[in-house]
Amino acid sequence: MKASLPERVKGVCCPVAIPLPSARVDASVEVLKALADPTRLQMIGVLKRAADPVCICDFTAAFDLSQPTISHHMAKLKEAGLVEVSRVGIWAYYQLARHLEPKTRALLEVLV
Amino acid sequence: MKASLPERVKGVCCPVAIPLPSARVDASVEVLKALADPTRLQMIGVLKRAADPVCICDFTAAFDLSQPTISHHMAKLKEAGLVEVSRVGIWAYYQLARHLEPKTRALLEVLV
DNA sequence: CAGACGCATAGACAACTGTCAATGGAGTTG
DNA sequence: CAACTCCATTGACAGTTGTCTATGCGTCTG
Repeated sequence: MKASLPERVKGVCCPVAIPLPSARVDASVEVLKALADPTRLQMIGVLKRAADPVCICDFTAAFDLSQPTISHHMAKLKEAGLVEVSRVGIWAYYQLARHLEPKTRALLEVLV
Repeated sequence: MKASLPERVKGVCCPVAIPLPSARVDASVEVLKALADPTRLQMIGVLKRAADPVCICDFTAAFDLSQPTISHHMAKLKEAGLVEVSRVGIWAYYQLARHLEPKTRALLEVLV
């Protein structure tokens, strides 16, 4: 059951545990926070599967939420660098960012 | 620059966009929320690299945070099913959960 | 130009989150 | 048994987040 637990003598607590570089962690956390919402994760899933950019009005129709809320969620994804927007007339079309870091792309590959 | 945008006639907005199964999304979101914090992501990084279970007091020493806060973060990770605890005397040793879903394991592989 | 339409922004509010100090509980040691 | 150690839980509080309604801005059309 239990793997080999390190020896530890009372009062000798605690040896060190080295954290990771905080810059990388902060960057990852920003992406994770953007994805850690059902609506936004769904949005990313749709965009990942879509062959062409998707009009944001399609999301407004699909997710039982108000139009400003949908806009707010998409803005979060854009702010995190996950999606890009292209305007055509009065419409706004969103797609996955094309310059995604390989690690971020791998993340989406696993998630959605 | 712009990929081929779908034809759209005014007033015909909006065609459908099919979301993913919500059960899977909710499960993913739970894990993502657990990871979307610098301290917790660092913890996972340490545990992933550790050969043996790590005493939680080591985290208390490493992350300039109070002991209850460290305990709280670890509890979140445990609640999300990402880590397991084994008690030895008065000490609590944490390790990555050994029954992690392949997708979750792949997620950690990319992240930390 | 005037109205309609699509989208974003602003403001408000409840719910959730990260943090700490204080306390409690289980195990160890003298 | 009594004191001590390590860890978890509780309660409190500020900051963040998700949601809505209301408003504003740019574009198209009659």
